[in-house]
Amino acid sequence: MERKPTEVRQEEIKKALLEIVDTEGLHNLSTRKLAEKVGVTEGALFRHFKSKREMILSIVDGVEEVLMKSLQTVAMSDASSKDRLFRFLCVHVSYLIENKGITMLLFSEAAHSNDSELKSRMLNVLNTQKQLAKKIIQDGIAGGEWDSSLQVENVATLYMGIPISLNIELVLNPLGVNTENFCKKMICLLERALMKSK
Amino acid sequence: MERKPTEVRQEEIKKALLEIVDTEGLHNLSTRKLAEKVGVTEGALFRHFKSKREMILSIVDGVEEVLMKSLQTVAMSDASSKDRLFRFLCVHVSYLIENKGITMLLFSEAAHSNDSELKSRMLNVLNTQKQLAKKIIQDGIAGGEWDSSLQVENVATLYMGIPISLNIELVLNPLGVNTENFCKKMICLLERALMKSK
DNA sequence: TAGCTTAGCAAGTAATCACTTACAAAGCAA
DNA sequence: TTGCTTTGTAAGTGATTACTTGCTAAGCTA
Repeated sequence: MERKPTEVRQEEIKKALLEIVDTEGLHNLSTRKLAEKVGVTEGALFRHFKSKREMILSIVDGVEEVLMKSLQTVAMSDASSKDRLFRFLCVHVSYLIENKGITMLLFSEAAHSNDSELKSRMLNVLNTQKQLAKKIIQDGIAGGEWDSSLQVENVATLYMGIPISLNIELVLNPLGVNTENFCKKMICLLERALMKSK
Repeated sequence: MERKPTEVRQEEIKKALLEIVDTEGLHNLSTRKLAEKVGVTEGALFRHFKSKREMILSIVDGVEEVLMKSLQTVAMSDASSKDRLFRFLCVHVSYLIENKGITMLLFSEAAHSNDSELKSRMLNVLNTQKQLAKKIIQDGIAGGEWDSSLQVENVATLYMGIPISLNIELVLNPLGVNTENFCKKMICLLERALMKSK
């Protein structure tokens, strides 16, 4: 019976929760499994969070504070659009790899949560990602780096599929997807689509 | 108390199941809700399928028979690669729109099902989609339509994100995504990435 | 060391899950 | 009309869910 301060346990619980969502899916996330993974009883979980919902909301807090702030910083930096887009994707992808359950949690809660607060926060995260990508693309077109006949919206839509392509890739080919290579390959293709014709 | 032949009820059940998965998510799919949606009691469901699992397997049968056969036909046709890729995406996307729960069902069961038969069939569907896309791309490169420096695998990976981009799009912007426009826009971008440089 | 707060456990709770049982009646074939 | 199969219902089943309760003891502060 090991005692730890609540801040430490909260982090352990959030980490274990994401691991379960990643390896077994949201529909297999139960407080029983979670307690087992953390190494405490179910009762102990509720000493640190008042409900399962609060655990998930606390994870969303982290996404907003860490991922979204980083993406914002990259999108607003003064590097070239090409560089910004590459770094944007790298930050995005490496966060999703470090926090593997996030993609499924984000996507399935954004689409299907009964909880309207949770749902709208998830939607906001997805929407903000897309808006930031649009900003970079718009800048690149306005600055003459990319083709002016492109529709920003469509490029951003294509971009939004990439992090999930990675997820499909990890499912189809679990042995290994090299993060950096993945980003380089995808950016290389995106860049081809973006560059000026002729 | 309306009586219908089992074949009719089976179709009603599968349709209702996909509607629930689409609107409320897999984690909100219960036999109670399903029975309510079909308009019968829970017991009646089990007259037509021996388990919830069998209902889902029966849906997978349909995906294999309808979607995968259509995709195969398009991929193997003798049109130009450009045309085949466009028609491939259109068939793919319109099937997912007609059967809206399929994407989430496919994706989340492929990634996280406890049921190894179900899981491997879902993975096979995703993998076959990717292989067929690769065939079209490979043909286009070999036939001189597209740039020979492209890596087929990477283009197929990017392609696989498109149907899910559509799903994100439907979540972010539920009011309407025009199927045909969506396909045209995405193919237009893909085509830019694929065409020969200079 | 005394006392208080905190973090843990064991054993519950009601609600919900997929699924079953016993029985009724619809509808067709003889 | 008789009798059998099929499709339905109502009311269960045990298992599992998120969460609570009552109690214990660890560990800091005075």
